[in-house]
Amino acid sequence: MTLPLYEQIRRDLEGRIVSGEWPPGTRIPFEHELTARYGCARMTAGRALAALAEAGLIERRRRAGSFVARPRPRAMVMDVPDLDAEIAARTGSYAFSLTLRAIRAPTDANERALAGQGDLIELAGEHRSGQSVLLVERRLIALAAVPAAVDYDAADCSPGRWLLSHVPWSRIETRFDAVNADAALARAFEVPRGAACLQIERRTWAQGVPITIVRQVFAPGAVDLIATAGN
Amino acid sequence: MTLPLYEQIRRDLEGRIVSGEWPPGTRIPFEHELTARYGCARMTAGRALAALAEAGLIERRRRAGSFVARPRPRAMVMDVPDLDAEIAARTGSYAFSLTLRAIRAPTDANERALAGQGDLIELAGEHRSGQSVLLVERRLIALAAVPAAVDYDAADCSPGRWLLSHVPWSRIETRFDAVNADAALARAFEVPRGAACLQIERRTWAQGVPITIVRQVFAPGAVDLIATAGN
DNA sequence: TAGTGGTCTAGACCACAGC
DNA sequence: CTGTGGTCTAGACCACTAA
Repeated sequence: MTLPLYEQIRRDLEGRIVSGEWPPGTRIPFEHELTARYGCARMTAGRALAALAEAGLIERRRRAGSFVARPRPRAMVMDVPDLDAEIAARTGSYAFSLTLRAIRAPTDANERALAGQGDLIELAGEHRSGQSVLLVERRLIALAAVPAAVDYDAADCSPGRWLLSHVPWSRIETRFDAVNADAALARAFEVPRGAACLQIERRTWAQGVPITIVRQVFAPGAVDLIATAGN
Repeated sequence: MTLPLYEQIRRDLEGRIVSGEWPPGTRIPFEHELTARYGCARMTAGRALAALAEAGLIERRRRAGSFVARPRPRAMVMDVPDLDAEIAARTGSYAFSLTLRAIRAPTDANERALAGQGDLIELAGEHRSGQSVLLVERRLIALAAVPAAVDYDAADCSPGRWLLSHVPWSRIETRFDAVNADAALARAFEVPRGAACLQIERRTWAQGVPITIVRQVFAPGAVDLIATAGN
């Protein structure tokens, strides 16, 4: 259970920072001072400081030293929701049903940015829990980037889960928005027309190549989308 | 511009993984093999492998070796938007105006979870760019946790920026939602009643102690909330 | 039990930014 | 310039675990 030395050092320094004992701007002991204080090699002390710098708690400058960073906007981490599993876990019943499947050429600039000269697959469908529709999605997949997508069979799982398990994505971009339910959405979700629905548009790349664009509209109150940062 | 050796090794291995040359499950060369291949010390090869493991691209098991991990739901990183700076940068003019300020005791369970037995500060206000209101927020701050909040003066900056620069937060949780504009929001945003607006509710802790809860409603189309993951 | 990864050391050289 | 951090080496010992 004994922690590695570099981790003990890192925690000790972190404690002095978050407790306020070392306020922002304070110079942290030099690496060679830490080797004396903790009786370790310089690489070990440096490893602890590198972790703190990675976390944004300190800033390091050659010749000057390492300094406690000012609190600043940090990054937030959000789990990419595996909707199938999440809904199944919450409700016990989950199903995805395909309402549209087509292979066609891109028609506008947005779609050409995804598929280039090649064709794309258009998929639309509903995520259901029991009788109620929780999520409606419309997805475009670049066929050239994911040739195997022609074999996708909606029977076994949703397009998102299928892609996730077949393509190692390297970058995802998600845009959040709100839309008023149109007639189709209102009917699917069983809410009044105009009801505010959370919508996300997600673009995925693998090795810099666009793979898919999906727009998902959530039924009001159906799913909590929560992002967390820190610990 | 020459990259560190460990970074060159890491990129080389990453390329073989994401290109599919090494599919999931493939065993990566042992550290001692990499030292021969790249002519480096074991620590240098190990550093590259540790970075890949940190990124979730490989899994390492003692005695067995390192293996390409299966694609799995990863985490998404989102910058906490510094709205003041962002709006100012985009439009050239930014202002925050306070519409409500009160110090009172918590009234419901939600507020008691934030402030405990102590008082809380309630702040409401609008973020403006030029004539148009981009964002309306209502914030509660636990006075016991942030005593200095009594001195907050809305003249210099928004509550969020003030808090960010005064309190080193350790955890933030953000919930995304969509709401229909009520009469007040419609008037502020100059949109029809019922227009769908993106809303986020953000809870912030410092060292495990709740600091603040803020609910922010965005004017339709005012700000793009985008989360990114990967590179 | 043998071999892997995890950690650590005591050196070293270098780029770079304060002094 | 000088001293810091950034990187790298050639060893070492140990914990863990798969064979």
